[in-house]
Amino acid sequence: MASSGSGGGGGGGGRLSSPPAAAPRAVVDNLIDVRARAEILRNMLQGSPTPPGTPAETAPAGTSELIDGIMSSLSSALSALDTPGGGGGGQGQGRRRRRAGAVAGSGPQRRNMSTRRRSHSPFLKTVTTSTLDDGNSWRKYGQKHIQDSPNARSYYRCTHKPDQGCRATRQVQTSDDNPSEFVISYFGHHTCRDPSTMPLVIHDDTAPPDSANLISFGSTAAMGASTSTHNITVPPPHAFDPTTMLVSRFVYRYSSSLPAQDHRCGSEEVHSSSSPAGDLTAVVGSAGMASSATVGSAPAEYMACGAGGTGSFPSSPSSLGFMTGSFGSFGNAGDDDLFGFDP
DNA sequence: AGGATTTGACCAGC
DNA sequence: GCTGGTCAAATCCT
Repeated sequence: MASSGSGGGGGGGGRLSSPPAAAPRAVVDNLIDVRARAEILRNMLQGSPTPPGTPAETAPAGTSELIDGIMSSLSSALSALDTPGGGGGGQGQGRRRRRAGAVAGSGPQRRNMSTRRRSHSPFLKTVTTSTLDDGNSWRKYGQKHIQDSPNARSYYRCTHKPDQGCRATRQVQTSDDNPSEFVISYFGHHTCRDPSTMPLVIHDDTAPPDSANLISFGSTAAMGASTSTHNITVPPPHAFDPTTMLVSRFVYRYSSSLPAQDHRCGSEEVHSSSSPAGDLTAVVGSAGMASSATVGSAPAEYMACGAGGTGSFPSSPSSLGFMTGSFGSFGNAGDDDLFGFDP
């Protein structure tokens, strides 16, 4: 329903004429780093000297396509950042509307200066995705035509800002290369707790302290070697495929390596998704197909706080863009490198 | 009717 | 002064 501004059709698109002030160099650097690491990953999965008798580590079918997709998206993102011009798909407003008199006649209404701020929430990340639905509830509050850009930039804030004071915002523009995709810049952390996406809380007395941020999807049957010592779970066998395993490993890596102090989701509870296995399959399965990639500095952190400031996964399959967007989080070797990517 | 979106105006930062 | 981010009334949609 009104789950999000994006859900309601959202606004038009636009093109990222210039990344947020703090982002450009970091974004490019991260993209390059992510691409390099993806290359390494491909080598690991395909050409690595996997000892015979270890089928669990054999590159599953489709892995190549998955990684190629990641590489392609990264390249596209890089080129998009490099090219100031470009022809985004300029789509106008669907509705026609005319503003009556508004404040024009009644004089300017003074706004609360304290609520105006230029230096809003810190930049978190930029995601290229094919869907506007990232699992969070957004409300569009503005649209601006940006200079040098034929299209407008849409501004969204968390739906829970009024009631919970959540300060997360995002800016949406259509991708430079792919009009069907969106470049979403996220700002600020979600401090809200959306009841509709409130995760389950799992108590695991045996889990070590640093694994307090794990994600469970259901049965523990199929994770194989990668989860033998961790409490991450995956969909039932019928919903399992190699791609699922691959991405699940990423998610697991990310989760288990997240510094607890970086979680601002209200607690360090262990969360599990209430999404059915089918949803996960949709999310994961699309990860390799949708040309989405994350660039930026702190996607994992954002993702962990994604829906309602929790560690839950988006319940909607259409959230795949966000999921894949989080992929890039292992690219930053700096302070935000939350993907300890060791074989 | 209520909520979401649109859109011109306001305002801060550069 | 220009540009971009936000506000809030008007408007639209469900």
